[in-house]
Amino acid sequence: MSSDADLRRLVGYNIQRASSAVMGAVNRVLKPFGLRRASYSVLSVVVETPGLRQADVSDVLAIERPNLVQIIDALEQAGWISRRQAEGDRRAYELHPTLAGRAHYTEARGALMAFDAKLTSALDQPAIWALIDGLNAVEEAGPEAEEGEARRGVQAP
Amino acid sequence: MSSDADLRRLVGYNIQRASSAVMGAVNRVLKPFGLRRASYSVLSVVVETPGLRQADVSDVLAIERPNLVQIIDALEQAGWISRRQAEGDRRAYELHPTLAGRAHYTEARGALMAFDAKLTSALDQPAIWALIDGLNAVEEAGPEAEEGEARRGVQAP
DNA sequence: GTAGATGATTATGTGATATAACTATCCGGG
DNA sequence: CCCGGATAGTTATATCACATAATCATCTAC
Repeated sequence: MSSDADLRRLVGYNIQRASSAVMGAVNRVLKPFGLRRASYSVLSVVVETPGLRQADVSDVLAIERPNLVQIIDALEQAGWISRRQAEGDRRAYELHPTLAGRAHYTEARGALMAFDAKLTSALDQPAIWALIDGLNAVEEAGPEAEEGEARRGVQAP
Repeated sequence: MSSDADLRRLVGYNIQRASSAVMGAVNRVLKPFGLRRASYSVLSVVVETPGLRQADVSDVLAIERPNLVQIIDALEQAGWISRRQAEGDRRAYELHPTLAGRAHYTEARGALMAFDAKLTSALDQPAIWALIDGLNAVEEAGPEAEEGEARRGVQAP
């Protein structure tokens, strides 16, 4: 019997193990394109929804605003997106993809989707849907679920 | 339409979002017990399988040996596990839970399992099994899936 | 008995993520 | 009209998770 059998009963543990097994590989897939997970996701939403402001992207991707700054800097310096003064608000920038950015996203997306398909090659389509639905349910429940936990315990070692 | 609809098609993205939504909450559940995710998982395998060596724990939990050292130091200083000289190998230590460690694990485990149950409260039992099976399939496929990816691309920005 | 492998450790680096504080600008009530 | 509080972006910084290289002691195989 595997020594982590007890941990494997926890959905959270399985998520963590799957996540750490996958994230490094995703970064290696994106590296030839000059992208990381975070910058790929930003490029994706900028291509899919041009004109968003940085705060909007922050909300959509759950990336803190300060961390977005450097990511957007890098994408802009690579010539894939541009910051454009927002109409009627001199504080804000609208983010737009460049032509090169759209093309580059299409290429990277192809590689990443091929990789993602391999990840789930052992699963049939209903199983993939069930997996994604389950993950989304957990993601939604996550922040709420800590209410009312037992708060007693001991001091940290 | 949500701006990350394209990303949501990627299993990897959904795993990352669920993971980051859950991990902070897990840590907050464990904090009153003086544990973090990593130290909880080590305590779990030591309680479930006493006598393992540090290298064994490293393999089971996919934690690098160097990182294990401090985790085990903390658990030992808290009086929950002990390093015992391995029979016939003076380099190695066998890890054993103390009585206090077993009791403490039982308490923390209760809180964590209650939390984990809330995470999946929107899912019925078959959906939970499907979720865990899917995660395990992805975890297994993860390291292999990067073979043969398109390696062309551009320089990093 | 020596060479190469292995267990544990130390030191160190990197990436992801969170927080506090700052500047510039917007907006609404007096 | 202008003043105070909110908001957009930025800077600096801290923390945590995770990985690598190098070291020391000991084991094992030849």
